Amino acid sequence: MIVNESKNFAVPISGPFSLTDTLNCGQAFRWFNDGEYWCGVAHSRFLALKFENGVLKFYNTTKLEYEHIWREYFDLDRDYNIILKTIGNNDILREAANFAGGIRVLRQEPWETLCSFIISQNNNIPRIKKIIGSLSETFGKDLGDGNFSFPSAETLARLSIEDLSPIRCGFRAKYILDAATKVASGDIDLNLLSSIPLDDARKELTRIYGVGDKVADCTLLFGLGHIEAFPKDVWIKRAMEKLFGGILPKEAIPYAGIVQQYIFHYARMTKLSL
DNA sequence: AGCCAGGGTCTGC
DNA sequence: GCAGACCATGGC
Repeated sequence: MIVNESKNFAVPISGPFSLTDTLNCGQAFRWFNDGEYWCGVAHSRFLALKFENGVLKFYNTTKLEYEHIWREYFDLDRDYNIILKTIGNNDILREAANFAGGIRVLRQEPWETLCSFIISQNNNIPRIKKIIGSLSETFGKDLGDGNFSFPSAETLARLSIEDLSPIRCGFRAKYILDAATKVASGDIDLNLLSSIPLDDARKELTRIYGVGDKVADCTLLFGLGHIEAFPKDVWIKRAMEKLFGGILPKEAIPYAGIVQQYIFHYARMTKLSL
């Protein structure tokens, strides 16, 4: 991977922060570590990152792009210290946060998030990454540096099931096409969903064939800024039952989505002997 | 070989 | 409303 060392912008981070956990905790699927940098494509741009000595360094970008794109993408304006302090009143949440408190819940592009979590269903993370990479290389825009953007809804809406067969996404192909059609036509306006109540936004997303509550909530949490969304996958269901008897502690409710991510990562890393 | 993976739909009670 | 079959694919 070609990283332009001279073109960079650095930002100090206060409080717990882990680039590895943030990019590797199953909320985003296009990031990888090349041994020196964290690399990935978002917003049709190749970005490389490093975190050392409390400073987050962005390569292949500018201060202007940082201000307009990456600052929001990495959720750097939110005070996570307050969240960690609040949930720390609960012993179990504090333990989960000791494990996963370096995670930032990303704010990814809505269409990419929706499409990615459609692909995630009944699937495992390595294969989700593989399919999304293949989808991007096959139908995304060539950025000229060996990287590809995530294909737009408009691009995918023009395809057929057979066109999608090379990416090996199985039964999910028809779901992708229905989502692409509804988004590209304007039938569903993703950006609008960030500003309406969670329940209304979820109802709108589940109009898409193949999108249920879990995929909708992942889209709302990781792509549309609804940090009160609480996606329930198999890991979370088991962990919630074991840790809290199925009921989220009240301290966590305002930031349910962020806490969900802590619990997810904690459960997976410790395997929780479920 | 069989089970599972950041699920959802459809059918039958 | 809820249980169960079924859906493609690949790693273990």
